[in-house]
Amino acid sequence: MSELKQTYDPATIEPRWQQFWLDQNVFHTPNPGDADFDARKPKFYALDMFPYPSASGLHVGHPEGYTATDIVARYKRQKGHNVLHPMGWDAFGLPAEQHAIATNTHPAKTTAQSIATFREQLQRLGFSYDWEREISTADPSYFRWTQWIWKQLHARGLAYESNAPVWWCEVLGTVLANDEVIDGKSERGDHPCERRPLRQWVLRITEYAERLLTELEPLDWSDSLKAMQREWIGKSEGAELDFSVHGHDGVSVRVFTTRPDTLFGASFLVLSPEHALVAVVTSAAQRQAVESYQQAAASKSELERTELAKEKSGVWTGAYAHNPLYPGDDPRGRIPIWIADYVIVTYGTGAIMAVPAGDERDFEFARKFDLAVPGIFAPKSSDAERDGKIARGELCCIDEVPYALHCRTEDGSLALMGLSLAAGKSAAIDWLVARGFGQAKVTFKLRDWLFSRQRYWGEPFPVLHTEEGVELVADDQLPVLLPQMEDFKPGGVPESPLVRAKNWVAVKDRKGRNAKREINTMPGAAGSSWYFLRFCDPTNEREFCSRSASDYWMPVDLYVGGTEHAVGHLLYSRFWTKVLHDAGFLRVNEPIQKLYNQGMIQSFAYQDARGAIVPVKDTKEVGDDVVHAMGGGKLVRIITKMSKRYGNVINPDDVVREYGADTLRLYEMYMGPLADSKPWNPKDVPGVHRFLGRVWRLCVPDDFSAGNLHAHLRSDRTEDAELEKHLHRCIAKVEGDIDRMAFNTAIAAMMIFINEATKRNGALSRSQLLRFCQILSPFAPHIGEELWQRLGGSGLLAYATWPTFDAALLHDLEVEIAVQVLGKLRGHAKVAAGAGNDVLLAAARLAVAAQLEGKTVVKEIVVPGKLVNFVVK
RNA sequence: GCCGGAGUGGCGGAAUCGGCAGACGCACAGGUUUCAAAAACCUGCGCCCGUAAGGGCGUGAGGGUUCAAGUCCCUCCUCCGGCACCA
Repeated sequence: MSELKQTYDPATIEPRWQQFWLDQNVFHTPNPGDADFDARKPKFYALDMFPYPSASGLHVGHPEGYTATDIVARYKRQKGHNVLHPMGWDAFGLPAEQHAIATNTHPAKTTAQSIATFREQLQRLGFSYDWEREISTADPSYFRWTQWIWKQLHARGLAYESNAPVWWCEVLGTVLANDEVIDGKSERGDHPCERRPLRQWVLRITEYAERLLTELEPLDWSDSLKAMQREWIGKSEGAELDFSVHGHDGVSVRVFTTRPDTLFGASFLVLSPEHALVAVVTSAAQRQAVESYQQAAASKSELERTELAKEKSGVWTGAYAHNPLYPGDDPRGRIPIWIADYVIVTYGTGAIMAVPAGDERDFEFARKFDLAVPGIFAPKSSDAERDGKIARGELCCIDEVPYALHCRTEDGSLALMGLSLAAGKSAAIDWLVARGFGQAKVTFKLRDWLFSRQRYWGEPFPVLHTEEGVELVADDQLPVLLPQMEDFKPGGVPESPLVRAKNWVAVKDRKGRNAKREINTMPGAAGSSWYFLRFCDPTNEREFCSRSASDYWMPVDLYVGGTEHAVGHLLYSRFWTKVLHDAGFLRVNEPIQKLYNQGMIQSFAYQDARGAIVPVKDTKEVGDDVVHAMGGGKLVRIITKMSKRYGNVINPDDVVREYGADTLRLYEMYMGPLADSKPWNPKDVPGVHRFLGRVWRLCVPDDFSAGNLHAHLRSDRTEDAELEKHLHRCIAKVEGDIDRMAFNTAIAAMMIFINEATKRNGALSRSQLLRFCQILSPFAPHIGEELWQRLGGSGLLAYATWPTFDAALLHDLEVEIAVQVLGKLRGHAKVAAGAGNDVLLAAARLAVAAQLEGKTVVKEIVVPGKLVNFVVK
């Protein structure tokens, strides 16, 4: 590092250190068994949700989470951990392919370009990744193992072919998984989707539903994210029971209910229009009405069925079922069977017993079609009118125990009166089981994972289809590579473009018979469901990851990313990890110990009087106001997401060019709590840059030259005691704040220290500056390393041991306490730290003597070291 | 509708366990330096009354608990995220 510049110039120091870190492999992490591995150190695995390398390059949202994990990774390294901090690319998938089609270039090529751009942009931000562990999910040496893992799933009966209706998106030309379809539209692109039956590969994630639910609980994830997964898995406990159908011997309708205790109030049954028994039970007189309703329901798109759900609709089948509470011929048990599209065929049994007195949907339906609403609860409230309505079945109420008097069978074998909700449910289930009418049943909302796509840019399945059925490609034949194709556009029919690669599709199997390759490819989430494992052992050619590597590194200690992957990626990753664990390939059962969701970085936008968004380039500042540049009224500033349309997108490259990477990192961490969404304010960026400038000048004075490098620094012997105290407090604060992911307040603490040091104008010692550089460097590594070197720190700062603090220096010898009278602050008093209550009280009385004058103190509250409060009369 | 999170100066935010609300940064104002400007540095900066000393008010709204509430409890409003006819 030859030329020593005087002023803080990130443009020269940052690229130099980045190059050095890369050239010297500074952040390479050895694995257990490697020559330079130190088994005495504890491990730490800090992982980012790896990016989807899009053609538009890095967004300011990316470095937010990446900086957070980098701070922790660098901190842990200085604290003596073996740190695994890798980066890679989620490279297969729809957007890459769409971009390739749009630019008429092969996706392999566009993806490689995007990766190169991303890598370069990330390296300009000084992240301490072990680049030797870089992986790409589209790399054959990677997806070979994705295919291999899929074979493990298949071998365990967890991958199967299905012809059930699936979400098909015409515009995207592929089927989509449940989590990729929102309100009947594709998550990506917002295109309409429809249900249609297609042969697809499906993964039996439902087999793991219970474990995915219970094993979620101990994880260190946010409550909201756990709640999202819980709701997605959607466990309901209740019962299945059978209602025999009048006039159809041996035919019964099985329903699922979470409230078997409300059987006393079941006044009709509802089947979904698609239910198989509809055709069986419908009477001749009702057949026409039923069939036209079925047709109407079928022609409604999923969108219409959910969006137009306001008004209930349905048709009576003409049939009656029998409520099992009553003897077989008792007319009181006779209830009509209806069909209605508010009952979903894919959930439960596709049929319900309707209890209008206890379920608002059933109540609404009963009202609309004038069906009976037998009251079953005896509510107790101050509102007599409401109670009366509920008792008479004129109002629906949920969860309202106690049960009404008539909630008992005539022979007394089931009597709910006086029971709690839980006891009522289990009594009802016991009763049903004893008579063979039903049994306890657990139902999940979670569906099996639709695992194939009709697109080119994804992992091929290691599957051949022969006349005798499915045959898997042998392990030693993996990976199955994609064929080179000029035209890889989707075909417009629900069939993969791979069907056109005729030479690729037609193969001979092991025994020399004619076979066809599977033409579907795997979904984007395939490669990302296990990449955290590959990072542990990225170049292994014999296994997806050695046991020794995964045993050592897994689970991930800190995983940072956005909430958008709450039910997709994070659920799939947990599923695959559990399967690999069950198959004996992994010790861990859960991949991610601690998950932290970063907020979104938003931006300012401007609205005119009509509420229309005005692009930022069309605005100008006039005094304190922002107005339309082309003449026009005052604009209102709002906070919204960054968007090309609003012209408010911040490009990280521009920020690095103007202020440097350290400033970008520091600003993104200083904006506010990592988990919060917060707006980018260009005016705030110079603030953190100024702070770095002050740090620089404290180390490198204006009159700096090689000869007087340390002349301005105090020798360590005559260190300023006050500053030393401030430094110890700063170290303690930064440590604690990194531990709780509160990077904004850690930076504020460092600013306070630098302000103190600046005020004392050069009273810092070299040792103090070196220690300060150490705590700064996880946040701003380039300036940290540069100053460390210039100050003559030994070795690389990146691996220098984190400075210690002396707990005795964290507290002053003399403290100022607050003195209150009747809870209002009236004065302050200085006392020795640790002074007894009598000393505090004496000092406090003195401080507020005027306010106590003529009053009687009835109570004295003393909070040692902080506060005294006098309660007076 | 249900679940989760939030609401604090002109702005972003701080207050980690019920104990001095507004740390730190931005913006703004005044000053030092300068031929000048930039940069840098210093000072001030919640609102109201007051020259000041001082006083009153103040953390979305209303109520409550407490010597003491941004923090705990109840009711409500607004915003953000998720789920949504799942029986």
